[in-house]
Amino acid sequence: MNTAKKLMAHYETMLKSFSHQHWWPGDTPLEIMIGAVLTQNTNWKNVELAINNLKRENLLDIEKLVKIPPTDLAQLIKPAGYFTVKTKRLQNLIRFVWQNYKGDLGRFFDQSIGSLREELLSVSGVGPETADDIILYAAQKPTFVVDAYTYRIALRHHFIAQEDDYQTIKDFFESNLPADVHLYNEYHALLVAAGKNFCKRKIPLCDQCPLNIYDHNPNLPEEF
DNA sequence: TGCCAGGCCGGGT
DNA sequence: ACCCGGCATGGC
Repeated sequence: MNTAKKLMAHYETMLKSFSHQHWWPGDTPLEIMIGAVLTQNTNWKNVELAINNLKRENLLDIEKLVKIPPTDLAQLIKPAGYFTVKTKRLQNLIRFVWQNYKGDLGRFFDQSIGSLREELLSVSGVGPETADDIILYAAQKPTFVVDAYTYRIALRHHFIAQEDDYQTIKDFFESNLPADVHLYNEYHALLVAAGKNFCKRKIPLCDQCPLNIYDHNPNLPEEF
């Protein structure tokens, strides 16, 4: 079986097991963009608490977020952790859209994936995963998101090598899958679902999984 | 109760 | 070019 078919089989296996994930958990492009920053190295439950605070204060608004004093914003997003740096990162990103696109997210997103990604990455606090989250889930353009779960699971399947970097892993998926927003959306969401259930660090062997979707690699460090 | 969570930056080698 | 400390809350 060639690699492309293996990937689709892997996708179908996860889809059958976990069903549709309905990602991203957020109602508007702005909310999704904010969630992408807040969830950096942080449990999504904590992000929800922070976003609920912003909603309660009617702060899911670019102009308001540009103008709010950083210390006030920091208090509201506190539950998401790293609240000082995340306040800066959020306002860097929001300010970018405000200054370059007059706060019009639709116009910001109305450009090629390549140039959108470049602009996102130029913002301090937006790295490759956050940029791809925003492009895929907020702008709804086909870019494959790589995260810690993607890495662990892809490694177990020997799809990638341990030393592979973000771009290499992203390229692997994109060159073996059709560039389809729905597919990329669902695939990444399913990887997270699978990872949360079966690839927590303290579970060394994924052949303990109810799902027969992971190979056991004896050379893999136990913590993965 | 300690360990972990859907990263990223900046300073040091 | 890598390597690593720092950032911080809430849930299990």
